[in-house]
Amino acid sequence: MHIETLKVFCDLAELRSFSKTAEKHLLSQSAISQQLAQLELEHKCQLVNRKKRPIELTPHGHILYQGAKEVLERYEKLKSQLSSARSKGEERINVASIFSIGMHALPRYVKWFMVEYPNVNMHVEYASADKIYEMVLAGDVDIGLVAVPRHDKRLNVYEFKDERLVFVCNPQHPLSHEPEIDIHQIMYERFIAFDKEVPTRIWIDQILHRYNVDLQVAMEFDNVETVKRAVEIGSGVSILPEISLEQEVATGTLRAIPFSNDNFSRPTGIIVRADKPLSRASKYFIDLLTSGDKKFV
Amino acid sequence: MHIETLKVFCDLAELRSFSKTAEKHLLSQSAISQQLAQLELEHKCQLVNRKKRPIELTPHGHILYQGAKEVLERYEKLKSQLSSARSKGEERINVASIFSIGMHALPRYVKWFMVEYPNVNMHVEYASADKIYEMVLAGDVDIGLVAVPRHDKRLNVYEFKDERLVFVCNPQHPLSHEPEIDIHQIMYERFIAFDKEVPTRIWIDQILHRYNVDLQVAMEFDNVETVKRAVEIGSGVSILPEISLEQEVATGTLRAIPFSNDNFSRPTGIIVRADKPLSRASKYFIDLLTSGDKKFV
DNA sequence: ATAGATTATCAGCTCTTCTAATAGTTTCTA
DNA sequence: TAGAAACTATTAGAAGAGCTGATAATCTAT
Repeated sequence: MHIETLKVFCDLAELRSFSKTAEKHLLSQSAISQQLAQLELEHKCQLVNRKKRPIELTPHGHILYQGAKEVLERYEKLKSQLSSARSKGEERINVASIFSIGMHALPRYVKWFMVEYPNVNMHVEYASADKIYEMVLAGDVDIGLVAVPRHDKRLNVYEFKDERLVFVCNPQHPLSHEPEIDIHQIMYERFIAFDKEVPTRIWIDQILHRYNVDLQVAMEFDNVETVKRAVEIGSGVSILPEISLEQEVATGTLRAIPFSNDNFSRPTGIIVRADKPLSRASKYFIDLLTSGDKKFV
Repeated sequence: MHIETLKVFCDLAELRSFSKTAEKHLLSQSAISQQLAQLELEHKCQLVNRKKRPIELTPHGHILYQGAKEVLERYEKLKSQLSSARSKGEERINVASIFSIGMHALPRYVKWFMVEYPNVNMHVEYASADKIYEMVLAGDVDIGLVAVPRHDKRLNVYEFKDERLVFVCNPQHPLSHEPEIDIHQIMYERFIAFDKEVPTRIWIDQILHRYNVDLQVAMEFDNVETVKRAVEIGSGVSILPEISLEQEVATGTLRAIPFSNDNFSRPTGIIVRADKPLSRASKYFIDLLTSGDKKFV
């Protein structure tokens, strides 16, 4: 299937004429007719009603028309991205982050950076920690952001901000009005945890073990957002990075309560491939991330 | 350019091997190599670094990879839409609306309808009044929504809800705390109007003329949203449908004040092509729109 | 019903893209 | 640091997709 065929179909839909479309594309009328026939064969349905003049799209034709327009739009964008990248020697930073960092701690840095370096193109994608290590090692992204970074001789790891861990429950929960929580209190609660492979889960388990807290895991999920939803609907309580709770605490759907025992936190890290030279833009971005909040003040 | 070539490129990027990609696509390794060469020729840049094993994408390659994934995603969606439309004889309603109706009055009807008729597919697009008449006449959409509908023997026009017109200004404006406004008061204000061809502009001009109000047009825009932004930043005042101001009034960025002279409003209409038989779903939807709010109560 | 305009179909040609064989790289191992 | 192993590039020739131009079929309007 040629992408150009989609363009031909769109023009046909707009011009309502095979011959005019042929003219526009510098092709014979016959070619247009055959392209359409092939499209109809491929999708096994009639796309235009030839019993009318000027021709008219069938309902199926309209679906294809709308869809084709969107596909083409994205394709054009891609082409122009590539050509501008080629000509302007545009710089680009590809970042892969775990959900919780990418959605909460990261955006302010990205925003600040884009204002400072407007001709650098930023690309952020979200993935699980495992995937992120893979992507960084494969060179698919320049920078990875993970919690509890593991060390690997093929990687350079820089410290990013520690994130405070707090107790979280919904406003109907009996503990929701406590000013602070002793970590032992959660022993009697239904606990919503991360999946066992998630680094933050392992980290929290170590803390709990240190305090001899043996809890009942009621559910396990692979990302913060789902844990929050479970806590919101009252399925249990959890321990999460405070920063990931900002919105829910502000709107009152969740309560975040600090621990009295200690200021628990999870470390987060910036990982890059050791043998891959960093672009200038990536270096600046890492500088920004590691400089903490100094630049914002 | 074959769409399949993009798929090949994505697989190549993921599998990092020409031969494995060839195997997956039931092609020879040579074919893959040639396809890539052609892609690189087309975009005039290197996409893959072959000096490494396994191969690695260049920065340009990454851009293409990301873009190609999105294009393919949209294309797959299109194919599945078409095939499900074909098999399930799925019904679909295409609606074209002017901005102000489509963004404010329409959504609640659409939502209600989608709950009642979940297997009907709704498609709403926004356009200028002129375009909407064109699209309805050409059969590109089933239903058009416009303000101050004009009559045409090729069209059937049904009445939709009248929309109350109110005076609008920003909160710093001297008139912003008046409980009501006499239409003559706006004579001394900088007025933000719709473009001269916009039906609502013509309608409002008639009202003003009836009251012998001769105003100073400071700016003209083709849609409500832009007019609102201009009023917000204090460029002047305007007359707009009350329903289009709900959000701004709620957040306090604009003030909407009724007129003391009369309850001005603009009529809105549902237009369909007279000679095109309406699908069952379209009939139901028009019933819903014309039944007013009865169904919601 | 017929003229005029438009689309479908067909045969033949052209250009594209495939395979298969082979040459050229890169990586890994001893 | 050779040399083997695994991979990718290149080339020629075969197969196939897609185009043109002529002509048949269809639709619209007078």
